Amino acid sequence: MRDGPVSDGKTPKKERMRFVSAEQVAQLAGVSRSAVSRTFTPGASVAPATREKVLRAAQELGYHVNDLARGVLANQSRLVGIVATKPEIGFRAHLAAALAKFLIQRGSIPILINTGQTEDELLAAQKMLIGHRAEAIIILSGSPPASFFELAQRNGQPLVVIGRSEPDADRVRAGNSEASRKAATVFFEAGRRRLAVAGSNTGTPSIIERESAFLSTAEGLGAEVFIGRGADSDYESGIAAGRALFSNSVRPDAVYCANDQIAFGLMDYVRQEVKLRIPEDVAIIGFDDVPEASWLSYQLTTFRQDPLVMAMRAVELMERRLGNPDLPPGYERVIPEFVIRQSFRP
Amino acid sequence: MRDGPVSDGKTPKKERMRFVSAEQVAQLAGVSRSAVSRTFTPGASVAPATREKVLRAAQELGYHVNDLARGVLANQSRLVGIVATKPEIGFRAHLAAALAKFLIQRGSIPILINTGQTEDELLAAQKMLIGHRAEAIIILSGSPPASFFELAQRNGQPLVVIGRSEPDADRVRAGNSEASRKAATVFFEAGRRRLAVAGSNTGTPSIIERESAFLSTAEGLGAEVFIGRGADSDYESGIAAGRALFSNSVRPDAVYCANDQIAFGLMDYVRQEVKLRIPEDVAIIGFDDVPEASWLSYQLTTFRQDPLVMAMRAVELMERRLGNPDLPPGYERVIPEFVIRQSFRP
DNA sequence: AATCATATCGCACAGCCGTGCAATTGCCCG
DNA sequence: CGGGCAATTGCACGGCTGTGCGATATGATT
Repeated sequence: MRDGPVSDGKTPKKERMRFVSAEQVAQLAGVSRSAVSRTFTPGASVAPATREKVLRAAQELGYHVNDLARGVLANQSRLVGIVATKPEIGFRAHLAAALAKFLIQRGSIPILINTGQTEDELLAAQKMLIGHRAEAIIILSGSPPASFFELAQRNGQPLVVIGRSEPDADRVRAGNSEASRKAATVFFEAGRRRLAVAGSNTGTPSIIERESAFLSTAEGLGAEVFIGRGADSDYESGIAAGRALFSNSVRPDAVYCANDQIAFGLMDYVRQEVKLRIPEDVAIIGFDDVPEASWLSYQLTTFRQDPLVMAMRAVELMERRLGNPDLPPGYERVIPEFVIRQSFRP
Repeated sequence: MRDGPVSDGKTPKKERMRFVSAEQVAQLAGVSRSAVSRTFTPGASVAPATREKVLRAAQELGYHVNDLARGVLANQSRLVGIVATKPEIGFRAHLAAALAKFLIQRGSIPILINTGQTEDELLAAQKMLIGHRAEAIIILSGSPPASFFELAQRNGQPLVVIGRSEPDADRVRAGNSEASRKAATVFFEAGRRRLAVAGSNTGTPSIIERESAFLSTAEGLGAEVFIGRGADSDYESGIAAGRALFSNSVRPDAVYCANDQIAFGLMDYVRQEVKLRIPEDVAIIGFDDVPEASWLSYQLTTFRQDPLVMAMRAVELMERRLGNPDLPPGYERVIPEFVIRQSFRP
């Protein structure tokens, strides 16, 4: 339909058949195709001489086993889906990268599903993952509908959820509540009495948990509490939260931010627009410890979530379930480390 | 070998056979497997009634076509590799995310190869991509050896390179030289005479190109030139470059940073350690325009590379080549937009 | 030297799918 | 009511691979 005349009839749709097959290697090596297959199957029985011939021929032709066909046979593909919205931002970016690295190390193929929050997009992504017989799915964010879990379950695809409390799936979570309680406590013990939390209106479960644990602890301690929220949980939301928290005459003297991105926005707003000093006038604590937190402009006291550790745990959970699909859901809790920098020193 | 006794002999390794096959759907619908296949093949001839029966059965069983087997048949897999080192950082993170999004939109499966710089890792990654019959490979960074290109060529895998001048492959590049010349020119025209570039000792081709174009232009204008380099091209390297550039008595009054990350490090160092004002004492221009560049703490004047545009171009080049493998290498040049903020106003 | 055990090899099948081809059905019109 | 045509359908093949099983070749042993 493009421009060329009708194809020559010899190779109607072999156009793209550039990959070498085991048959061709067998022919060149003068052995049967089985011998080729066995050469590339660990533990199979091949004579050293045959193996040598095959390897030589394979080398010459540039052969590599077709993992697709292998997957069809074994009904398994070594593909693992990483599902995330905005995988380029903040902690999620580090998590996704760490997952990709670990998955590759164990011989899996990480496929990055960058999807919006809409249900349709998520289900379309799932269709792809089922169609390609993905071995497992790791979800970094978003709130998949129940049908998502159901469909994965039905197709025997292990599901690992990071940062969300889905009771029917394997999950990895940070100790959000402990950390948030600690944040409120150290603020209070340092003499701060007007405690604020900067969160999000469309928060993930993690964000919500951090907000509420901080708030209840702060109230329990008898502090005055403030809430500022932005539309999302990024830098702009931090600015919005700052605007909400510091536009009244009575202002908080300590702000716990539900993640570092929010903290950066809030710090910038507070310093540049409200002209307050950090930590003298306002103390700040964040969450995640992304690299920017240690930048000289921020020097943010925060709770470290190590993306390497969380990714490792997620992959371990996945492997565990692949080994035994009938296990009860696993739960890995990673306790964040309190990292003290300039924005608040207890 | 693990722990269980010998398997029961009935289902030796069907353990994971949870996915539904077309055969089962055919059986339930009371038609032949061909009818099922045709139902899911656009443009095939199926009676509406049959189609309906098949769809109903498929829905009930939760069937989805096995794209692996389909790929084996067509010798094509819809998998596309995205190869990057440190895909979590800076502009690359945005590029990778944009690529993933566009690839999914066109029905491809983006696989994220997070690899180190070593040749072994790269070649191992390539093995995976060949083994899974990846349809194409997009390279974001790193300097693959010649054998990488050769092997991809040999297997008919289109290769798109972003930000590097590999003459034998399709490539997308920013107008590094134009932008860098412009940076030197606007500095000079604003009266700055001691012009510095902050780059990297292990720079990518883009970084190197920006450095040298700026330097030659600055020299040509008759300015005094300085060079500061860090080990990498990230925030810490910016600090290192700052240390190198501002430890002597004669200091630059304008610094062009090879990317935004370097600029952030340098700005922080200059302001916090050397106690200079930006832009009064030192003007700064960066490159990339990542979101952090517009943060209040930086307000960085920079050259915008739009990751969406570059990703789109890369995918277009890929599609073009898939349509016609024998085309000469394509070259898409994306001209960066000069974004003026506080760190320097011409 | 004959026999036995063992390691290898090739055949054929299974695991998915798309599709050409021939056979069947159904329909329309004369 | 019969014939011709088009639409549909099922069969069988092809595209890759791993692997059980019987058939060899090979070496060792008596």
